[in-house]
Amino acid sequence: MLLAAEHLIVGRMTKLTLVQSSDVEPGRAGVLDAAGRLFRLKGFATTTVRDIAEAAGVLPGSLHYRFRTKESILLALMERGISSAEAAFRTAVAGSRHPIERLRAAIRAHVELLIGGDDATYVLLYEGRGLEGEARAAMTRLRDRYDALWDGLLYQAVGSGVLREATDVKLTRLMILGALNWIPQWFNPTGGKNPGEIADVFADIVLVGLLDERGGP
Amino acid sequence: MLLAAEHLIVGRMTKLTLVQSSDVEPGRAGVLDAAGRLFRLKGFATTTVRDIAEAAGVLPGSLHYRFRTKESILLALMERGISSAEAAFRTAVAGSRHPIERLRAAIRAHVELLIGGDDATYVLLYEGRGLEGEARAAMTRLRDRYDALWDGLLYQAVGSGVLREATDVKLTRLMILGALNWIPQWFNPTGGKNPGEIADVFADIVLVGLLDERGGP
DNA sequence: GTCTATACTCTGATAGAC
DNA sequence: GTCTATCAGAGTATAGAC
Repeated sequence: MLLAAEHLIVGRMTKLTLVQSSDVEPGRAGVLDAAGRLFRLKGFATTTVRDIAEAAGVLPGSLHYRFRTKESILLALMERGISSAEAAFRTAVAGSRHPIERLRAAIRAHVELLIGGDDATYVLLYEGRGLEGEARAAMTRLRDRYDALWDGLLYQAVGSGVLREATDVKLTRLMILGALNWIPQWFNPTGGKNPGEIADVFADIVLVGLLDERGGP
Repeated sequence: MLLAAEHLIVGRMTKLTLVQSSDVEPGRAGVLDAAGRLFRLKGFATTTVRDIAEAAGVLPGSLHYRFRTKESILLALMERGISSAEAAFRTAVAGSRHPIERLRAAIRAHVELLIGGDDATYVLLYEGRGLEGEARAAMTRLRDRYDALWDGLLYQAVGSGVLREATDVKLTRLMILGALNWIPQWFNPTGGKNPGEIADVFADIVLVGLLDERGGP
């Protein structure tokens, strides 16, 4: 009996998880889908576990079998969010070897992921306050890893002479991602440009600048 | 008695308020200060009226005398936030007549307001979900008015030939303000650049662009 | 105007039958 | 694994004394 339990634990550890979690059983996908939708719509704090259970088609008691706490649902969702973001980034930059094209593709991928219904990535960005202590630190590490991908891309562009040598990579990344991460706050699917067009305009501004002529102020 | 009550109401209506509110008596400043601090720190949803009362040095029952509901505290705080933002913008752009200098000054003012401890403006940006129905519509109108100031500034810059004629003013404003509004998410007062320096770097990027040479892709 | 005391609701989490 | 039933605590808002 003890052996069986240990075997189970070993089985857990060998699973591909981004951070350690006590909830790694299957059958969680539906719960996370529902939680992601609700957290995005109403926020983590105002969403109740009863809401999640109802949206997932189970009763609160059953939900607790999968996730010990509401916070653990949020963390699991964020793990999923960072996986999606990293995958989207890698796919996007794999399409070209030219730094500028890679940058444009990464920007487009980020926007499309954020707008195109990936609730997990949205939640990762906007509901960090819902976590405390170690869970929060784990979330920060997840974000840092994604940031590092961007920094690598920018360093490559600077190193190859495509971007100005004086470019502050960290601030540049913070500016670009800030502009992108804010898009969900104002994006309206029924009017105006689609995510890809917005991404292209933003990329143009940040690459070429707004000034009409060189030698500005 | 009825006359006295009516007089009081008229007195309320004549006060300068940005949106109509049923809580316009004096003595609210301390409560709003406390609420702003807490809403910024923990978020609207997780802050309780007991928290606010304690931080303001009154008891929950007294607080309810000033503000009928928790939501009305949030709305009043947002009115204050937009007032600060508009005032900071107008002061900043009044310092010069050159569109680019005005734009730089507005960017700097926005960042400094957001970082420099104006909790009300932060709350205005980040806690919009706390409002529903008419209160939410009122908040949106407040934000639109601030956005219009920026659009005016950008149109002036385009019209005077300083910015490219093809500039999409609305998207440009959304990009700039998005990048700025995200700063509180990562800003660390103990390390790196101060708000003014960050603002200048961001302004450089958006005006001049990142590319090392013209004629890029 | 501010206080004490409390009504009423909803919350996250649990226990234990099936 | 999923259910029913429920606990203990926290939430907003209120009533009424002072």
